[in-house]
Amino acid sequence: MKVSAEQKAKNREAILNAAARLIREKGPSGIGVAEVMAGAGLTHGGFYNHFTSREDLAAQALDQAIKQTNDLFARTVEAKGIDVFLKAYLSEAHLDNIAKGCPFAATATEMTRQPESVRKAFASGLREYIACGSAAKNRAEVISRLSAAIGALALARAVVDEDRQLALELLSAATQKVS
Amino acid sequence: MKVSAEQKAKNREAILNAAARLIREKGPSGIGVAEVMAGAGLTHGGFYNHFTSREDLAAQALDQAIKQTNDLFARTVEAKGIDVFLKAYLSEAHLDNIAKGCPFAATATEMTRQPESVRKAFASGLREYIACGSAAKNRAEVISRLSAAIGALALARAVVDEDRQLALELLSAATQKVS
DNA sequence: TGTACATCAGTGAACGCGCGTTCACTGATGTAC
DNA sequence: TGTACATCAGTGAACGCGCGTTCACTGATGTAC
Repeated sequence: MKVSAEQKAKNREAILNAAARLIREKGPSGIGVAEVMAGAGLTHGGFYNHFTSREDLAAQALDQAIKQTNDLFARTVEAKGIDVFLKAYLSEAHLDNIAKGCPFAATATEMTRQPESVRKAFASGLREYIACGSAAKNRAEVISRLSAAIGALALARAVVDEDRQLALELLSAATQKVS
Repeated sequence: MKVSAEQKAKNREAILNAAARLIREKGPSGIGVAEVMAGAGLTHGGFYNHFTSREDLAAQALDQAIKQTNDLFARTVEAKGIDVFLKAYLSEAHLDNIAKGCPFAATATEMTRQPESVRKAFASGLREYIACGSAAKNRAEVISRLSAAIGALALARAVVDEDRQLALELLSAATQKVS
C-alpha cells in the first residue's frame, strides 16, 4: 500500500536512524538490510525504495551518525570548552553506550576494508570533527588530543567485557594526559 | 595423502601465519577459511584437521599476531627505549604496512562484536603489551602514550586512502605529543 | 467537488551467491609383527 | 630389516544457511478531468 510523501520521508529518516545506531554496534560490514528495516518498523522488501544498495546505506548511515555526534561536539565545545568535552568523552557512560557514542571510536579500524563511499564519509566527518575543536586552539594540539581520546575509548571498549578494570585504567590514563 | 607429523606441524604454522597476516588486513570477521588455507598453499577441506572452527582460528591467529609484534616491541624498547619505539610506530612505513603491523591498531574497534575467545586474546595481548612498556616507567604514562599512538595510527589508516595528508598530520601530531 | 485511474511505497516470497562445515576418497606414513 | 595393514592429512565436491537483491502483488495516494 502506497504511503504519503510525508510518511515516506519519515520512514527514510527512521531507517537512517536505525542504521546510524546499528553501524556503531555492528560495524559498517555488520549491519544487515533486514535488521535495519526491522529497526525502523518496516519489512526488508521496501529497502530499495530508499537506498540503492547496502553499501549506499552504510555510507549514509555513517554520515548521519557522524553528523549527530559532531553537532553535540560543537555545541559542547562552544559552551564548555574542549577539556570538558574530553572528560565526558572518556567517561564510563560513553564507554558503555556505544550505540549513541562516537562513530569514529566505533568503526575506525574497519575503514580500510570499506568501499570508497563509506571511507569518504568517515574522512570528511573526521575533518569536520577536527575543525570543530580547532576553531580557537592550535590544530596539531587538538588533533593529538582527539586521536588520543578516540584510541583510548576504542581500546577500552575492546577489552571492557574481559577486563573492565583495564578499560577504566585506559580511560583514566588518557584523561590525565588529555584534559 | 597423509603427511608426516613434522610436515603437519609446518602446515599448521603456515596456516597460522597466513591467518595472522590476513586478520590484520581483513579483520577477525573478514578472514575466510578457504582464503587462509590458500594463503598457506593448502585446500580448504583440511582445515578442520588443525582448528575446530573459524572462530578458533581467529582467536589463535590474533594471539599469534600479537605475540609477534609484542616480541618486537619488547626487543626495541629494551634496546632503544620507548621513545624510539613510538617514533617507528607512528612512521609512514607502519601506516602503509598493515599486514605486518600492530594488530591492536588493525582490529580494536571490531572486538566488541567478536566471540569471547577472540576478545580474550586481544585483552591478554594488550595487558602484555602494556607490561612490556611499563617495566621501568610510570604505568599510567605508558598506557596513555601507547593508546594515543594506537588511536592515531588507526585513524590515519582509516583516512589514508581518501586523504593522505590528514593521515600524515594525525601521525605527526601524535609523534610530537607522545615521543 | 467528485470520480476514475495511474502511480508507487510497502509486503513477503523467492532467488542466488558466498562461505563455513561435512564427507567420501586417496595415498603416504608409521606401526605391528 | 622387510612386509602388511591401519591411520590419518590433504583433496575437492557437496550441503546448508544467511543475507543482499529482485519481483509480483496490494491498496492507499494523488492527479487528471
